[in-house]
Amino acid sequence: MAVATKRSFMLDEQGCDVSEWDAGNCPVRDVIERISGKWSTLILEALAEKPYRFGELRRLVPDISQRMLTQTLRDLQRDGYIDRKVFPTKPPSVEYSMTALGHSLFEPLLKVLQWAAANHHSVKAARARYDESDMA
Amino acid sequence: MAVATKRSFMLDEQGCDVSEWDAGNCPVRDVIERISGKWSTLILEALAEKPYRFGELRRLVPDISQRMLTQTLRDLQRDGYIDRKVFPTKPPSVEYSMTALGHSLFEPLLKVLQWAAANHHSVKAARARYDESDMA
DNA sequence: TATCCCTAGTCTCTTTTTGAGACCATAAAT
DNA sequence: ATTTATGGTCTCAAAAAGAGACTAGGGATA
Repeated sequence: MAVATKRSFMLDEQGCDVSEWDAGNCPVRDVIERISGKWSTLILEALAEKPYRFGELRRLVPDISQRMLTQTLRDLQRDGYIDRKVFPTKPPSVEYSMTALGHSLFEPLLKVLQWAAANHHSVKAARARYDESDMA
Repeated sequence: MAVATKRSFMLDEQGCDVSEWDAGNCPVRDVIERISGKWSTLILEALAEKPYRFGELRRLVPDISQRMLTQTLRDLQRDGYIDRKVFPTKPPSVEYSMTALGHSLFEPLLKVLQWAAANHHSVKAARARYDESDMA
């Protein structure tokens, strides 16, 4: 990485200047706070593959509550990452699919997920070290 | 992206098989849940630039509470992303710095932050569309 | 000298968020 | 007649986060 010369070192001028990191005026925070929930990446990871229906997602992520699944899907839809289509069957079924914006976000996001998969052992090791030291 | 043929389509076999997404056995979730907090990326972004002391970080992220700053720093330290060094001055000062593992994580993470900076307008637009439609 | 501020936190109290589970209508299958 | 499935909403309890007081010891200020 290049040497940092100014505060907002790695983001362009639209980015988040460290000296003005208040919630309101930071675009990065505005975007990140939505996708950094406990469930968001999980849902995005699923829908990046193919569209799913509500119940399918629920079964895919067994330990999410219906309440949080609903809310997470709403939030992701509101920010434009996923689409919600209702089919007027009886009972009506609902299909969630990833938008172009969602796929575009998922590209860099996938890199992080891959990093997580590749470096899980290092993190576990660090955790074990921490817990066995007197820091714990 | 290549066509997905199996469930854990984009992660290697150490990754997170969608059919076994329970919290316990998914390495990706284990790693992601830590760095996906409201404050984690903010702190990582700061420390990626250079080491900072507790009070400096607090001033950098004005709306974090001391309580959450302490906790976030502890979590990041436990997972091996940052180092905590105490200087026995009076009063003692504490410096937080990013480890090699932290920098390695920050590389893909930066891509996401850059995406956020670049696409903030699209997200805002999507939000406005959603809020003005009858979905809200 | 009395007061205040600085350091990096912790402790308590309140508010917000999340989780668990019941409940909804409708229609088909058992 | 009861169960199953659809995609949710509603309520209540539990967990997490936010606000602010408090700590100690030394330096600066009044």
